[in-house]
Amino acid sequence: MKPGTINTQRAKGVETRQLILSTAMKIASTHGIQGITIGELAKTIGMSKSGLFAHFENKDNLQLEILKMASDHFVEKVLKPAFSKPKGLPRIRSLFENWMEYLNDDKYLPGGSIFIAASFELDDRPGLLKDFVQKSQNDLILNIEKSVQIAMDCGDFKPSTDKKEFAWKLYSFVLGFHHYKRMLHSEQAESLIHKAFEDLIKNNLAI
Amino acid sequence: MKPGTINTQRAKGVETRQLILSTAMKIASTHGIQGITIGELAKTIGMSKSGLFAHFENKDNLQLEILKMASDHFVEKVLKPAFSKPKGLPRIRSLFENWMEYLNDDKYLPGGSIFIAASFELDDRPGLLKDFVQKSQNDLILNIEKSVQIAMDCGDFKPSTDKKEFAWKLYSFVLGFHHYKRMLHSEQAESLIHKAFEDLIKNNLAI
DNA sequence: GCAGGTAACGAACGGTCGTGCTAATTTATA
DNA sequence: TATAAATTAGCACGACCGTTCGTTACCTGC
Repeated sequence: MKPGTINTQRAKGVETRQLILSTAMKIASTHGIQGITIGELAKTIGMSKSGLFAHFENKDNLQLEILKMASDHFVEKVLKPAFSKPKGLPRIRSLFENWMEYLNDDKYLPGGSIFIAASFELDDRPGLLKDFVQKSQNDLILNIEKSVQIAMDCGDFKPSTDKKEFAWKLYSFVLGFHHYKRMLHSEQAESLIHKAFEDLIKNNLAI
Repeated sequence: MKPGTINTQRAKGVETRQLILSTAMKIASTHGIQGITIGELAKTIGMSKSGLFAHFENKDNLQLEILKMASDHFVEKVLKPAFSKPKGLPRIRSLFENWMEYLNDDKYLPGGSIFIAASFELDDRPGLLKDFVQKSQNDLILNIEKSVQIAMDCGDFKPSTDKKEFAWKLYSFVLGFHHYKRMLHSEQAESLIHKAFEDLIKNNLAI
């Protein structure tokens, strides 16, 4: 095949692969990364175990790809739109709002954030999966810290703002929100985190 | 057998049962509640699968008993000592300090709090296990809110304190601490939560 | 010493797991 | 339309899952 030609034959495989991964993502959202089985996944999609399995070297690889897709999804829905906003407070507000939308998107993540679940699933299970989740989370936190630094530099936040503290608190609030909403089915989860976020902003505003 | 006599035969069973549960608790701490298997548990303890299994009706029951033991352990180590302290601020401080000690006790919980892990494991898995975890967590939160109310009543906390907000923030911080420590292996986890706790107290102190 | 009860064992069950191997089928290109 | 490649299915494997069963060793009370 000439370079540049669209290989529609190969495209079919990519399509199926994509279907497998996005379906797996939803299952992982409710059952956890460790909770997906190839048999169940195949049944859900409507193809044979072996046919599905042929798309991946092994299960670890499948799980890793699911996490990668989930990571890309998060970057696309939360980080990218935020970093397209004006620097400073607007960007941080956008980050938070996108994050909340992402967490409330039951269509893509019927069982809540894969990464939050995976974090608590894998925290004592060394391996490639944990390494990837750890790296992703670290990147996210660094991105938060970076945007806080920018907000300080441009004068939105006061110079005494502690960016690490800010990022950690924001992250903690997200975990608290997730927990109250998903586990305790509390109706106050949403209002609690919104108030906490506004307080956090207010306490770090310049002047 | 006369009452009062020690039936060493029956006592053996209780002893083994206890050994099974406490071992299972440690495994559950690292592998999750869903991650324990009877075979592995039996191998760890050094007895046969069937011999071990005879102590429980089924696996669900075993898991439930593990959670119950973990819950009792938490009450004993965190709540009880706190509620023996003078009401108001000292009690809340004690609650926090005990909680931190509990979370840092790698001997009993080598993989971190069973309940935190179980929460994220079970949040989309209806059943007896989830019901139990949900109830335990709700009780804990109610206990926190209650002690905040007491602190308001006795004049330690200002009247405008929002006990639900206080409890949620404290809980969120604990989740954030757990996450930073267990998943990200951050060395700042401890200092971040201590500072956040002190700020939380300061913001709610009377006058 | 015998009977009854408790505790633990080994073997086996049906089921599902991940994972190979090979054959059939679909698909794109020449 | 023939061909070659890509994709899927079928089947079987060894391992392990939770669970059941029959049996054995032991302790205790009569």
